[in-house]
Amino acid sequence: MKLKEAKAEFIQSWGILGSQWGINRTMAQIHALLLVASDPLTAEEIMDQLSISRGNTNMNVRDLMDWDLVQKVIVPGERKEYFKAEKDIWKVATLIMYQRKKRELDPMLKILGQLETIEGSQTDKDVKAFTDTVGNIHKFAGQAEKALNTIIKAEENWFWGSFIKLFK
Amino acid sequence: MKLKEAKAEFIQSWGILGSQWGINRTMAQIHALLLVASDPLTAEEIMDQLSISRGNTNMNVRDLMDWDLVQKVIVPGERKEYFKAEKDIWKVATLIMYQRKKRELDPMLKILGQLETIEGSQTDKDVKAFTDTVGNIHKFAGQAEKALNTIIKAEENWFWGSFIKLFK
DNA sequence: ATTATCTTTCAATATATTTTGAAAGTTCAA
DNA sequence: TTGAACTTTCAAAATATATTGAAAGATAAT
Repeated sequence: MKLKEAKAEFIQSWGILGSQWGINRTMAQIHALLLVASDPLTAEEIMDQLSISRGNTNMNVRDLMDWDLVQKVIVPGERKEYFKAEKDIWKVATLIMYQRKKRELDPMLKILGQLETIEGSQTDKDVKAFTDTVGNIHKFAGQAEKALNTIIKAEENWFWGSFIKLFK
Repeated sequence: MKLKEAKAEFIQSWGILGSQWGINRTMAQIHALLLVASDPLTAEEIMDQLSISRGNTNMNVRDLMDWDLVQKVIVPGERKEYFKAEKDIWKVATLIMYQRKKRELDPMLKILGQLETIEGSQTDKDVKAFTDTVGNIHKFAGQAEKALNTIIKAEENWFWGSFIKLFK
């Protein structure tokens, strides 16, 4: 397989994976393109390589920057902006976990907490079924939250830090 | 807050969460409804409670059964089918991990393996950038795969088994 | 074998999401 | 300032996804 085909296939696969995870396909493809690029790319180059419009490129690059997965690179003496992706894959995973935790898990935890305080007697089997399930999910989500916090700041922690180096 | 409102809010939130994870909103809502139901429900009841059509109900319940998150319940002497959700939340998490691993991570791993064998010299910086990134992702995904396998069959394993009981 | 009850299918429709591209906005060199 | 080079916005169009509901398919009691 040639580099060009391999890149195309990687971009394609990364795009599909993204869409299965609630991330727009183009955003994932731009991310893939930048991940395997040897140098930062311009908006123009991204447009050409993926055959997408200027507007689409701009929006999705902005989203990637919101997630801290992509940064602007300013080349002195050049007018246009370049973009490069964070390539440390552990860092990438950590950034994604952090963003999703913040946007999804944390709000869910808040709601679950509120739902546990419903009116009604625990001897009512409908009330009991509800509070049992919600209570269990809340507990589980709370533990997931703690685990994620630990992983996200693992690098700062001596124990996990050295543990994780084994995997990198 | 009354039970009815609380249920509605839970169903709503679970639906949103699902859609952020590439799961169709209705499927997640049916799951939520069954999770907090004290008894198994019929297709009729699901339709009514969520105001969705018969066909939609049938399709999404089937998908939930494909994931093993929901089972048919046959009540002796009754013509119609009832449905109930798996309520052990650890089991639910495990089932979801298993299904997503099978459908997403495993195929991705296979592709990453193929992409590492591209033609061209490692002294070409474009080739190097590609193989470096793909190689790192492959390694990372391989470890994720192993970790998930361990978690998924944790109950069967004495060490993790007792470790996990602490959290349940 | 007939019929009433319940389940499944799927083409048509509705809804939601993504993409485009031209226009407006910005920035910087001259 | 002006205007060329570049970036951003956003309404309209295109595409993708989900939903409906009527018809066909099962199933079981009579």
